Amino acid sequence: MYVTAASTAEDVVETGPSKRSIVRQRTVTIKPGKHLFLEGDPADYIYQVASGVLRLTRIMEDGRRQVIAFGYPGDTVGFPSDGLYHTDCDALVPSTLVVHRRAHLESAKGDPVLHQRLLLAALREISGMQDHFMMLGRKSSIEKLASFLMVLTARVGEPLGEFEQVTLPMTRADIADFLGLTTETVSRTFTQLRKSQIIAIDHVNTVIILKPIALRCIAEGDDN
Amino acid sequence: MYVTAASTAEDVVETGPSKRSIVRQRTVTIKPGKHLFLEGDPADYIYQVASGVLRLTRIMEDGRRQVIAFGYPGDTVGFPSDGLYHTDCDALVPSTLVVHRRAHLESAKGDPVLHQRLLLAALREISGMQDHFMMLGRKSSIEKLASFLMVLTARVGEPLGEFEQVTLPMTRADIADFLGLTTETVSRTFTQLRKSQIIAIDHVNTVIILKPIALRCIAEGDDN
DNA sequence: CGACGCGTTGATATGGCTCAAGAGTGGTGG
DNA sequence: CCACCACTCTTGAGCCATATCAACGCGTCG
Repeated sequence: MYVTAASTAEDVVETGPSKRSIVRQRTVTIKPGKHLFLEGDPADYIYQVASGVLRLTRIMEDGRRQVIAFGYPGDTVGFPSDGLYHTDCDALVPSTLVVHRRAHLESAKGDPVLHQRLLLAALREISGMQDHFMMLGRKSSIEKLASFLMVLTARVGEPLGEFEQVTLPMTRADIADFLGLTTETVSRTFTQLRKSQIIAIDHVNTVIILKPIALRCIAEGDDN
Repeated sequence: MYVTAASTAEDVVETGPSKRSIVRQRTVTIKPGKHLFLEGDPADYIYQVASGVLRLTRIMEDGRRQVIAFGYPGDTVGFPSDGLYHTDCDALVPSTLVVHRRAHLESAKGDPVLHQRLLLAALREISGMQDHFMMLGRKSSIEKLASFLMVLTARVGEPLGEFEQVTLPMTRADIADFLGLTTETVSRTFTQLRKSQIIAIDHVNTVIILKPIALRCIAEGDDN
């Protein structure tokens, strides 16, 4: 068993080296609600999301929570600092992850191509986090939610007739904690976008983008 | 001339390879108010702050501004993504910087020790930004300011008798844009901390920490 | 069938914003 | 050296966006 979080290690399933390529890739699967790692765990592994969605969170002693990021396929999670993880990480839906040893990031001794990829992922991470700062610090609730939907649609949107549709695997509370709002405000803001005919909502967790241009305008704060 | 921002290149002074060590280090100096680089500039160089203080900002079309970070000695700025800078960077006080080619970060071909240092700086950056998320998203104004003063004091505080003192090279507006507040709220919050005898303020930009424990409690949200 | 978790909506409260005025503070030129 | 100006900081009054508190509907699961 190679996974770090002792309390949850039994829930993470080693699926062994892939047989499909010459380079052996170790992967794990993780079920919803189970933790991949916790803040403070020694960070011996870095994970690349192959399928599913992860949730990276930080929690204050009094229970206030900040969702740092959602990890979608292609994303890399678990960048260490001082050899420790600095967030909790769990799965929103069943997920599969490619596992890399931390050593592969921190020295180029191993596979230089892999090293390079992990490094670029870290730099992309920094850039993405800078966007998020602007969102948390300076945007209104509707701008925040519009930005969130724009990013998610660009990333994992699917065409649906003439529109685009995006499935939200996270709860309203997750979105709230990601955007620095409350669940009530997120819910009201969804309603507001729905009543403006900018989005439609199907079964609570499926959003159809009816007016992508209007949504982008709101996200970027054009006029009000 | 090796600096990226065309419009400001003439203000950045090449001070040549250091003569003090066998490893030649190129350094530049930059004066207050002058830009080291702007968002969107091609990012050919990464800078390590040797002295002074830098300010990294992002600006929305309508003028809303977010200060992403302040760059103190030891910090590294200018991590590229897609080969471009994603923030503006200027100096708050006269600063000197050690210049590294981006290639030294993105391949290990050059100096592996340097490469390793830059990589660790990037990972530390990610960790620090995660702290900042919690601050922006979930903390009250007084918690934000207390956290800010704690971090700054730990980083660049100087003993003053039995207390610690920290000099703020940035304006109230900079602090506000860093914390996601307005200058008025920052000012009022300083006053509140001063009236509680937790800090004292000397000449506007010098803060003396009278009760570090009380300040830490506020920063971490103990009780109210 | 009941209980629970999640989402929505309403009513009210409030923290921080906006607008406005004044008080430092530092720089410049006469 | 002083007067002036520009800029930053502080403080006050009122307002508004979002939080809080509360009720209820709906779907899921035991």
